[in-house]
Amino acid sequence: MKDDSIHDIVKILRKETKKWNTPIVSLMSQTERDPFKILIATVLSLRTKDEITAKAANKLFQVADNPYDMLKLKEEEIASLIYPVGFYRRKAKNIKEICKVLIEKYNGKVPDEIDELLKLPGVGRKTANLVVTLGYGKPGICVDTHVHRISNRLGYVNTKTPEETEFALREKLPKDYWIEINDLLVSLGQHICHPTSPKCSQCPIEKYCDKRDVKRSR
DNA sequence: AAAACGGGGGC
DNA sequence: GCCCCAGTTTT
Repeated sequence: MKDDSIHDIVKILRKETKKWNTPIVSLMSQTERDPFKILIATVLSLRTKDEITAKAANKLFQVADNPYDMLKLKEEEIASLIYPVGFYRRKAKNIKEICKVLIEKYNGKVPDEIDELLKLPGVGRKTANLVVTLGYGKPGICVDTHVHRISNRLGYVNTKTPEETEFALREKLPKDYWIEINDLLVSLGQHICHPTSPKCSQCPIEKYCDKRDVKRSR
């Protein structure tokens, strides 16, 4: 694709994604911007589907919606509350540890710096960027496998890892689109542009796409 | 029955 | 860089 096609692509996807189910990230951004909830919900969401994540997060937040209350829960209690999400055992452990660190090191608050967030267990670049952008409204680009795969498939970037994609997009992508690009491409990725056998004939931006295969999608 | 799945960490 | 993780939905 040509670099300046990005404006058309965003415009088209803004319209198209409204027809589809809203991913958890935009759900959270619409309803509330509590950085703690966004952090925990994002940890829960890793490699699990939206609806399952949303249910689990709501159940957990009903019992505890701040690090102090959440730390009082036993690991097994958290695990059973969040159950159907993938890796629930490990996530329950990480969540307790995150709460502990937030209280001890950050006075019960969620840090607003990527580098600080990355020190928390179970938090990588995707999660850190999501907290910073949605929770604090700071500039950042949240790159998951969808953003990585589709950016490469379009021919907008040429990168091997999600981290490289993040930095490449920081160079090229107009800043106005930084925060929403994740939501747009994730929606497209879930409904049309699957990792294998994408539905190109139904794709609203097919004419812009180079259809290059990503080097590594995970 | 296999593969795929909205990352991150350990090696 | 490679491999594992955990359980549900697709193919």
